[in-house]
Amino acid sequence: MRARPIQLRNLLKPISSPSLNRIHLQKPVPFSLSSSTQTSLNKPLIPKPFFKSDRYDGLVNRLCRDKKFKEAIDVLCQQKRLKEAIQILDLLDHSSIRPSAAIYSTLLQLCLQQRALEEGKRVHAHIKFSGFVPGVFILNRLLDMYSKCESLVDARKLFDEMTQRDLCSWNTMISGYVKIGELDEAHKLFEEMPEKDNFSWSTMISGYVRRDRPKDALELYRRMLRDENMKCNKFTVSSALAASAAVPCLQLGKEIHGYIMRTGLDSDAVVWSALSDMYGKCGSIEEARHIFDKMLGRDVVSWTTMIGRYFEMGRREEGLGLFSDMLRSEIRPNDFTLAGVLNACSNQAAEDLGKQVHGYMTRIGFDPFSFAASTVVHMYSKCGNIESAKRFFKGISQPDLVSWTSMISGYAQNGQPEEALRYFELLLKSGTKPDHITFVGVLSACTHAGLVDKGLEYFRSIEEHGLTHTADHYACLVDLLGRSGRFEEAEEIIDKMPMKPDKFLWASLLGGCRIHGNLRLAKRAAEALLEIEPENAATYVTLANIYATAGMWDEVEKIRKTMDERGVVKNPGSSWIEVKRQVHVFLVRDKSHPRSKEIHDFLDKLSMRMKEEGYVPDTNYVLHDVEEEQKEQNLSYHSEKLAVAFGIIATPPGTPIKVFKNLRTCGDCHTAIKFISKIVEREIIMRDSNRFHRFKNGTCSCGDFW
DNA sequence: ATCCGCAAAA
Repeated sequence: MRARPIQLRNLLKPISSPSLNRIHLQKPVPFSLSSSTQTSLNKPLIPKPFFKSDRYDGLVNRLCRDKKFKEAIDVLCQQKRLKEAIQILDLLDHSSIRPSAAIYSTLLQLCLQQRALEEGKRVHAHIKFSGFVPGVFILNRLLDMYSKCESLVDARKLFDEMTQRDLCSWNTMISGYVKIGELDEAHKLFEEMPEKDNFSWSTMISGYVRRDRPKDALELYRRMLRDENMKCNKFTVSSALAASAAVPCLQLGKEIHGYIMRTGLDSDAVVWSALSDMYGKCGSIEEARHIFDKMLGRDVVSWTTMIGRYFEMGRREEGLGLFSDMLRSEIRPNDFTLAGVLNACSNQAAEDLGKQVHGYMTRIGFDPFSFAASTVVHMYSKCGNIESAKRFFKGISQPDLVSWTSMISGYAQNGQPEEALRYFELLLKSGTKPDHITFVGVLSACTHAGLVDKGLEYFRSIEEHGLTHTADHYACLVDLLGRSGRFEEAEEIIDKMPMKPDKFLWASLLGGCRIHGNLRLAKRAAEALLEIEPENAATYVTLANIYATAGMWDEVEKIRKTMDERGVVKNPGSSWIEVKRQVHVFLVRDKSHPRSKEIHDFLDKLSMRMKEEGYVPDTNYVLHDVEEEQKEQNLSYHSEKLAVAFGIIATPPGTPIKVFKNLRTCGDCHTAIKFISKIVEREIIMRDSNRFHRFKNGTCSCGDFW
């Protein structure tokens, strides 16, 4: 930056004119020049940003001397040297040359490009005082400059002052409002404007889409169709597709698809990607893929979108397949792509694969300041490898909030709540501002550690950090109190909290009631929960388990009947384990695995050893009315046990085993795996839908506090 | 001018 004044000096030096001295005074040279020779003056302190700009300086000097100010400004603007270009206006003032629309237009265009509001205002002021009467073209440029700089108040002032406005003025004004999200103001103008073109319509439509008002967008699109003067172009069609994708409305999307084919608008890459995305968002992933395959000019974003779509639907194999296709194509994945793949690894707990992606990122040299770094932290911590997460985290020079939060909640879930809280303190020291999700991690750490009072303190401190309590925070608080049996306080909070308790809160409370056998409150929580989501089988099952533990079998039976009547289907529990980069999935009583016989034989043997060690099956966890002796058998074939057993026989002795379950683990399995970890002398890590359990030598990191 | 992509918890 320090090179600038020198350039200016060089540029102006050969000209002798009274106005030049003025500029010299305005721009003092920031270091001593007394001993410098002419040659050293010509050498810039830092490399000049533009090729051969020395020659251009000479050129500009000559142009100014010849009073060819317009040309001088053009040269400077081409080099994006806005500040110097504006200085030329001063030279102009002191000459007999009158400013022209062309000069202002060039300058404004550069201001607009660089979002330079201050400079733009200077040009505007110059126009006002130079006596130049701007035409609608220049005024539109000014409008555009203000609206691109998001200075809508200035834009509107100008707009209202304009004696004549053309279509472009209206459109510029509208798109300015749309850009800053003032859709209602934009819409007001939209209704007022004398005539609308494709731009007006598509700006409004896509504005509504982007601000999450897809219904308004569609309504507008329908209105546009009724307007006989309007013929859709690729812009309106694209925004209409985005609208039907956002609603989502497959039927309308298909209509637009048909329209596109009929009118030959299908030659545009953007239209194609909007089309593919519309099908993807409307759930027709096959159709989306079909269009993707036929699409010309697929870019990183289209690849990333398509890959992410598969992951969204849980179709991991296809997503990864497409990712490897991408690696073989000429398009390179970027941070978004990698983040998407890593995120899929996190959710599926595919650590080996995640490691590979991490390795790939290291090889191509990813930007350590990018959000992609945070997804690596998240991946390791979600895969239960908090050590790797920490190692990677420590290698980031300036971790972002997401990385911090991933570490905090990672520790909280992995049975090291003290470490989580330590990281929170470190975060505060680092000067990063926590957000509401960080506090969810902190509060859940307190919950896992049983630090009720400390949790209450953190809860109170949330507002001191300039944040407001969210429903999530209240859910954490109730979880905290409920798990340690402080139900009175929990209920008081529920009755007093400023928003309606959500399903997470009631589910937490129900969990607390299960631990402490609080039947009355369990009933209240379950009722509230069933009102919110009557189809969730987990609620029925938990409530039934609470009654079963209390020996109230009539109630259990009643719940079972209600479930049948309402047609509630239990979400099938499944567990999986990654062995040699292959994922093996197990369901209850699953016999489909190729090594099923071995697994079951092994479990039988294990079962005997466990009983010798003092394990007693807890049949309360069996909801359905099977015969007593059969219950025990059902238990031993729960998916998590199958996956653990397979892990043991498929890996060398001593290898830690990592199993993942889509639901919460059942209490009996939890006890059983504690025994297994001791018998086979393995560390067993299980991630259920709630947290991690690390079993080692007969105990679990959750301290049975789940 | 228009389209599409990431992230922390429960």
